[in-house]
Amino acid sequence: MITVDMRDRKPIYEQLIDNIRTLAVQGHLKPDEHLPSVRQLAAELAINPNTIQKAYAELERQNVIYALPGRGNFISPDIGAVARQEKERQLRALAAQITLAKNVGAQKDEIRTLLDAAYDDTTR
Amino acid sequence: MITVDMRDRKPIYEQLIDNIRTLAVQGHLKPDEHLPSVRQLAAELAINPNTIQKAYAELERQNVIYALPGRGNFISPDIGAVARQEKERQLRALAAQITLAKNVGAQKDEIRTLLDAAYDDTTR
Amino acid sequence: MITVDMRDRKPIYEQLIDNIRTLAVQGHLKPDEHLPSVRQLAAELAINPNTIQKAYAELERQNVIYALPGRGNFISPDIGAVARQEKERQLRALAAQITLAKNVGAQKDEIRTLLDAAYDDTTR
Amino acid sequence: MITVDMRDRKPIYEQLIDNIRTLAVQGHLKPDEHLPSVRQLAAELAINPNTIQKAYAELERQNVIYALPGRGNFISPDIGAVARQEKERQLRALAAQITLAKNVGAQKDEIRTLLDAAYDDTTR
DNA sequence: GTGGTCTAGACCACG
DNA sequence: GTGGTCTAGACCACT
Repeated sequence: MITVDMRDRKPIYEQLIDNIRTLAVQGHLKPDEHLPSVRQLAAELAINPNTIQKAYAELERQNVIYALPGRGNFISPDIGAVARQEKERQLRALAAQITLAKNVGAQKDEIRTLLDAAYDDTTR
Repeated sequence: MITVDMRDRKPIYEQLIDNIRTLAVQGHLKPDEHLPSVRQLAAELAINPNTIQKAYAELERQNVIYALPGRGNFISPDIGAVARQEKERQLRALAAQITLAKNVGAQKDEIRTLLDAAYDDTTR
Repeated sequence: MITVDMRDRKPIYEQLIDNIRTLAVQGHLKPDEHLPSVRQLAAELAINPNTIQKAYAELERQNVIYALPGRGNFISPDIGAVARQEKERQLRALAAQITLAKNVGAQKDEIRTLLDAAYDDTTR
Repeated sequence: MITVDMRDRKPIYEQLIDNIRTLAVQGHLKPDEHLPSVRQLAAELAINPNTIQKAYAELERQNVIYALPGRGNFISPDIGAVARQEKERQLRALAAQITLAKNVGAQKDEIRTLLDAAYDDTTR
């Protein structure tokens, strides 16, 4: 489900971008699937259509979706490539975060515990 | 050494805050050590004194430093408590980042590899 | 063969216009040859008949085809004149594109290489 | 000089993008040079600031400029890389245009004449 | 004063 | 009805 948090400091259009990109990358939105129209999503989320439009435009630039003027927005058939890029991006961010934690005194064991916890959650 | 990157999108005052807090938490700045004056640091970094002031004010609020009006700014003797908070903060951020990576398909082994790489660097 | 690419950003009616004009200019459609009816072509391409109609109307305006109400659409006997205009049009566009390339540093030799490549392909 | 043509069918923000990119690529705008502010350029060109903003945002995405919030927009120091990409882009467009011209009957000699004319202009 | 975000409302081309 | 562009006007954080 596509949602936004108006209290979040992150701009609404960025929330939308990350939200939809994640849904697409995780396969919850299938290639060539029809997204809600700009106006419809704007109405649902009580947000200005321009903000939706900005998010859709950026998603198109990232090859997550494609737009057919007069017809709508659709999940890109190349979503697999986007998923691979996204995974690399998150792994780089993770490496940076590990360094930050290490620099303030985090022990390797503490991080390993976090890691185990995250992947044990999966087994439910 | 205190530095700022004028090209970075992160606000200068935030760079200063993170920079000084990290130096203090890592022990490169000792409790009660005298920090450069607002004017002096502003001159060194070629930055508006207001920006330095803003950073020092926020650092005082975070108990990283304390100000003695007319005498200057000093590293807090309670820096150890700050260090513990900071470590918790970074670990929470790390847990979140692990979840993000997992959600886009990162395998536990891949993350473990990153972790080993980060802590092998440590054996200096 | 008349085709359209639903994914292309170019409007479908423009694709049709360019497509049919090119076929006619290159001689693949002969003067007075009978074109598919609006309904028939709409059915073949799975496209709204209004879109076909719009393309045919514009082609008639350009003297590429002529319409005999109740009988259908036919390639114009004056297709030769259209071909000459079209050639002039493309040469003007080419001159403009050469200028653009030159302005960003393209060397004359580089362009000559492109030219040779394009016309060597022809000798097949 | 930065200009726009309101009668052109090309969107204003695209005109701005192409205009400024070309000025930068051709070296008329130097690395780290300060561009007109959003509001100032909007006033000069009698255009809404949002439209300028949209153009600047896209130029930043293309690494043509970089923005420092609160300070202004500046030509990227990596403009050389952009220039090389741009040259490749124009050469590809030129190759496509040559094919189009050939397909409507343009002779190699005719194109060679255009080419000579474009590069003889340079010698004045 | 600067860039960045957002709203409200309008117009256009396309299907 | 759809995406795309543009205007007008507002608010925010940063310098």
